[in-house]
Amino acid sequence: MSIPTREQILAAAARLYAEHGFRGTTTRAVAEAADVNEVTLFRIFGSKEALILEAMRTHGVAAEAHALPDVPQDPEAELTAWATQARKTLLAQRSMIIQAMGDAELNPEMPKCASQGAEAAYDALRAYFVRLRDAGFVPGDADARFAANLLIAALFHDAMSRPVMTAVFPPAAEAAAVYARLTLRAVGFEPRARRARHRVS
Amino acid sequence: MSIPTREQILAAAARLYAEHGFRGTTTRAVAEAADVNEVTLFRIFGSKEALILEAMRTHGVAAEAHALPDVPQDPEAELTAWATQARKTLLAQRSMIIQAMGDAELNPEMPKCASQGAEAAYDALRAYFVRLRDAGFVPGDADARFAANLLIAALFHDAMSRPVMTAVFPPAAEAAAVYARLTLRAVGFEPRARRARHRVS
DNA sequence: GTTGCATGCAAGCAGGTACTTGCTTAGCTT
DNA sequence: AAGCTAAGCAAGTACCTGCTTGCATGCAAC
Repeated sequence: MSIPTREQILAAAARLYAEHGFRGTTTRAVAEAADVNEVTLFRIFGSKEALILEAMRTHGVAAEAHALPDVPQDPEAELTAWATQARKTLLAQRSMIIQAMGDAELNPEMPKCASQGAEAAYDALRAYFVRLRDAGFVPGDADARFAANLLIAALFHDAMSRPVMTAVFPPAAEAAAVYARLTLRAVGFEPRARRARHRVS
Repeated sequence: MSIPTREQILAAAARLYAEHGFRGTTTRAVAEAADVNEVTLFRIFGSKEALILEAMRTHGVAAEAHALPDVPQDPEAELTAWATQARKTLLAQRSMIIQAMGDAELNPEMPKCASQGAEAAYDALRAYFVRLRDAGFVPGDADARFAANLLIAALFHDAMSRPVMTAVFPPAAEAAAVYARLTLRAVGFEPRARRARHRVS
């Protein structure tokens, strides 16, 4: 088959899946959206399930997370930048993530496809908090293990729930900064101590 | 109709909906699960949509949140107790919440039904953080507005995502305590200052 | 120019879905 | 005993779903 055809189909399938979930995504609709005959889907992918899974794998977790610096210098700014990017990525995948979680009982592979990027983000973030501690930005007795969890929780909750209950969230423009700041304070980071500590080193 | 019949149907519908979502919940299956003839569903509720919505309203948000004290005395203990209860409630409704969010494009009423308890929880929690500040437990310049958001985010993320990626969470038994402690520190609460402050007052 | 190959097209199959209709049955009220 | 009502039952309608089959078409390689 030609590659553009295959690509068209996968893109359409991913889009429709994010909108309607597995049961709501009909092969007829995918074919029409991809401007392709329905039979072609089955010739290329064999079954609806195989098609959707492939679409999730190839069009699921797209944007690479903004990298966190190896040597922390301005934790609040660095975390804010990272959180801004992560929030955007999560928001873009919101629909697919939700549908995949709902379809877990149908096929446990789906939520794994949709959340495969999250684990990597966790590792990167947790490593960064360890670096913060080693560099003396936060005290050694802090719950640095769970700081990464807390920040990601804030971003996840924001991305998933803001569309259905806007009132309880910080303004969208400030959200990432607020979460970064709160998370840092949760593990004992003091904005003023930072510069002082940094001058000494 | 008899009340037990109506109740059986609604309970079965709520259970099946949480498992399979709107499209995956067939009227046949509901009838069978409720041990009732399928025609009865339509005679009582008129349509599948009306039935499911009624089921979500009556069997959606069940457990009342543990109340937070009017006069804070031991913030960490009180918040931990509250968070423990809230986590349990969220976990019990996890499936229905996820399905309802996925079915939002089908009927925007559904996610509202499923999250109607959350707003109340927010208000209660936010009011408690205000009381904490007024009582001098946390400094006045803190982001107390968003502390409630942060704690609920942690609980929400825990309840929704732990089943699909266990590794990144605190042990289930400690989770509520960890979230409460981190959230308090995020707004400047110092565990040791607490007792001292309390002795003075 | 013939041979493959990818794709389109029309039709259909078997099963499932929400919902309806017409009729029967059982229990309660008066 | 008569009447009302909630519920069961069997059957059916109209439509949708994933998926298949048989055949025609265009294009590119050899």
